[in-house]
Amino acid sequence: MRLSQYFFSTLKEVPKDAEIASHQLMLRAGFIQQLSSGIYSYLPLGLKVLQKFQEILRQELNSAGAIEVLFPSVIPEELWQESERWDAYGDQLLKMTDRLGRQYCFGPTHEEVVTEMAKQFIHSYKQLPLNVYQIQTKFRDELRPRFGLMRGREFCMKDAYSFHDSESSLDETYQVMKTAYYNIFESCGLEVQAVEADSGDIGGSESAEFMITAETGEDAIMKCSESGHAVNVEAAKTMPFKANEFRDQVSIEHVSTPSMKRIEEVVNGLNCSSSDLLKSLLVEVDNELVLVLIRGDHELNELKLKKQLNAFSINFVNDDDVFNTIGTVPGYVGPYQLSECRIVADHSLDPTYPYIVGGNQPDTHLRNVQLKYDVTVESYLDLRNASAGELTPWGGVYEEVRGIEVGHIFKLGTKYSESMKASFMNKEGRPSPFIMGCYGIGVGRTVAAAIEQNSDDKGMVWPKSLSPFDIQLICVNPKKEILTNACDSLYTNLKNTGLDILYDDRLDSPGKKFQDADLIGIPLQVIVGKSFEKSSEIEVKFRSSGDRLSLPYDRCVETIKELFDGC
RNA sequence: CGGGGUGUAGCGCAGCCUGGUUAGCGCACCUGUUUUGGGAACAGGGGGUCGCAAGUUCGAAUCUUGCCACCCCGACCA
Repeated sequence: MRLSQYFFSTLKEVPKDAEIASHQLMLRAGFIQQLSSGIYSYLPLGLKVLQKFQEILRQELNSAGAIEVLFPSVIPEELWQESERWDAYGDQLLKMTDRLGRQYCFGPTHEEVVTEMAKQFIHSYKQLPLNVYQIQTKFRDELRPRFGLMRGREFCMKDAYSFHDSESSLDETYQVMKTAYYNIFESCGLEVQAVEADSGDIGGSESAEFMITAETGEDAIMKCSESGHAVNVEAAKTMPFKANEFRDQVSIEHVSTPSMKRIEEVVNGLNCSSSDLLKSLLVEVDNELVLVLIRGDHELNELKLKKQLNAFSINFVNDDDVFNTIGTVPGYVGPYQLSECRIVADHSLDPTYPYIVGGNQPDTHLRNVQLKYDVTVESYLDLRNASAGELTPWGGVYEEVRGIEVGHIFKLGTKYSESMKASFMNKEGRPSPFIMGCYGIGVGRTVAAAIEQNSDDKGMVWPKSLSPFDIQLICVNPKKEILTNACDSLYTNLKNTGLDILYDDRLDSPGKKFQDADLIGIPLQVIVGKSFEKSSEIEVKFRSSGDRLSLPYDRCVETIKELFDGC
């Protein structure tokens, strides 16, 4: 492609709304254009990278035995009513109405549609297992879209769904897909980490996230220093408190703590450590009040709480009336002599440690409250976030890394097939719901993550598998016929070897062309200029290392091809 | 949804506080001449309903009110 004929433009200045490298660079290099919050156009270079990745996806998934389909992006309400997600999915579901008043949503994911497909076409265990995938535009009305393609509202996603007649068959495909995922990210030259995760609202038993490690990642990953085992912070288990010996009971003291509502304020006011305090959190669990006890320096994990209590919904209480009816004061809630609700405690609490707790009356805390003697704790459960430095269940300590979630695989089980009554005839001749798995990869997000992991102050640095072109050919001065002739025939010859060439034949100054080339980040630059006039040599520059070498013009095509292959 | 910020040419910004020529600057763009190894120089030029609407005023980019869009932080940690 001759750059002078291409649709392409770069910006010298960083658009003010872009915060992270990938977003800034994609805007500056003319890869994308924002049309609305979280909604982007893919410009030619951006689209090429996206398509490169999509081809890698197709190749790996096809060889893993998955079959490509394409579902509609607009889905009728009825399907989502069947799975009971029409209301449950929440505000992120973009709903619309047609001219007859029928309701639709723009698909944020396609479990319903694929299940409907299986329901109609798969009648027998003999047709199983089946694994289908699509590469589709999705829409999720994110609470807060940000970082360009990293968290858009409209985005491109690869989603695969598998159907099975047994758990073991699901296991098999799950493993095959896991391997395929490693291959996919590896062939993009990305460092990826599979992380044990909570399956969230999609449901199901087992799930793993694929994280690209990057400082700007939105997710926290806890990694075991010994086993290397990695877990999303949402799912990282903490170790229960181990009692060496019980302390004796000590007497409770009232302390006056005016305007000390927050942990920090109590720590300063009473000159103690935050681990001496108990946080007492009033939580509405399925319409029942529960008091949750967490150590002052720890964080509650709502997902764990929800799971441990087998709850459907969890809401923090912020209504003064509620505090009044159970006789507590916001900011001074405590477990001592609180009989109005259930009390659960985090399992890392020490039952005989003399904690400082809220006094259930204004401006008062209590010292020396020992859970074992003073409080009726219903149960001790794993309720909090693990933090860096503490013990893991695998004999090491947690280390915290930041990551970008680029893929997620789930064992769904029969959640959708049961609610949507999708079944097949099993070997025993009885109807049986499909056992399902689902497997997603964020296409745009992976591309953005690839930039986060591979860029420098000059611009992007593409691995050749994702690069929009293979080689950037630069004619330093197109006004000199000798250079233009040399470039033109080099362009043709390189193209004939099957390489995809971006030929910068613009009349601009050399500086601009070099800067643009570095910004776009194509792995190899071939420069025809001074040294060609002097000694018939062309220059090759490697974008990633900055290394340069000179080659004689005659028969340089072969060498360039080899250099590219070796990239 | 709550809090904060921004909105002036394609991009980045000044002007607004203290209302008063024809609304300015840099980059980008167009024409010409020169230039071509790290974002060229000179000369000339085009491009704006100052986010939208109402109000105050003789007069509004500037003051007031409402709305909209975009960005950031937060979304319950008592």
